[in-house]
Amino acid sequence: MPEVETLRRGLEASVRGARIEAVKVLWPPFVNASRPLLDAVVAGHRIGAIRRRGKALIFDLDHDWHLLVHLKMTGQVVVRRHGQPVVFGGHPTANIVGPMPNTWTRAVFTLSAGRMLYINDQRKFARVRVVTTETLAADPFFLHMGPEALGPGFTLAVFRQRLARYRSAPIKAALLDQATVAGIGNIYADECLHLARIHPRQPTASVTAAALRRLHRAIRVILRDAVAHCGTSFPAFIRDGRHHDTWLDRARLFGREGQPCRVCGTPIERTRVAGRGTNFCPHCQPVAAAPAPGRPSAGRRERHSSE
DNA sequence: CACTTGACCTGTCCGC
DNA sequence: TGCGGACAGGTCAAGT
Repeated sequence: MPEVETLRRGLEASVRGARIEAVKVLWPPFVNASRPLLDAVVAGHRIGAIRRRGKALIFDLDHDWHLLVHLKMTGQVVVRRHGQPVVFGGHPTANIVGPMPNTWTRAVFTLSAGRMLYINDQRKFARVRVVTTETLAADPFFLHMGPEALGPGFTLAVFRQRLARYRSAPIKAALLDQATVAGIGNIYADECLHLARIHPRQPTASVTAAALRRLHRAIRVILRDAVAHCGTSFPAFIRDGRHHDTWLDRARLFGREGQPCRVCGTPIERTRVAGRGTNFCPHCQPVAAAPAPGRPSAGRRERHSSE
């Protein structure tokens, strides 16, 4: 989410108000609309606000249509003015400084004032959806989405209530579920759990009230900080032709397997939780203590390991 | 229902 | 140098 928010801000500054003169889709499955519909929706229309919901971007147009853009893992948006980079956002392995369109360009928008907007994506996971104001609100992608992690709706009470449907699933899985709270991805789930001193594999229902309070706070702190530092974009975003700050050096866990925990010095370990690569500090994030004797267990069944 | 796994894709890296 | 396998920041469908 912080990467998407960074990109959103750059786009607000560089393409808001631009008129779309033409659009070319280089890989049809990228867009959910036929060519005539897409042309009718965008050609000659101006880009209004660029908003974000969870990890998706919403380009408002000057009529009741919107472009919903989800970049998933490797998506990238590049804006150039007369060939000069204006905004880069996205994945490092794709060449973002070479000629465009390139092998990974899925769509090209020709904008007014000599601006070009390219959406590139190596893995073909990214998608654009053409929606009306009505269908946007009802879009399945947003339908069950939880509150914005940094929005006013994400209170401790709401967090608790959203987590209530989970019992034995690892807390990390619950965090990654956008229905719990919108905007937490794999990197930030790990970071939040570290700050809150919770083991990623701890069964959700067994997280104590105090730990949950720490986690709620950690989510706000980590994401706010990551947004302030333009996210964990790997080689760094470029905006207005200059490299951005990046949150990468501030990460406690990401990319730091085997390196000392910034809090206690214990080497960071890597494992797999909820099917995702997971970094954690075995000292700061101990496996949850066994329930006090006599108290009924919350049904945790954890396979033992050396972690 | 809660939870896990596989699929979607391409590129990179690591071990043999 | 080549090759197979694991893995990569997300989400959804289908499975147990």
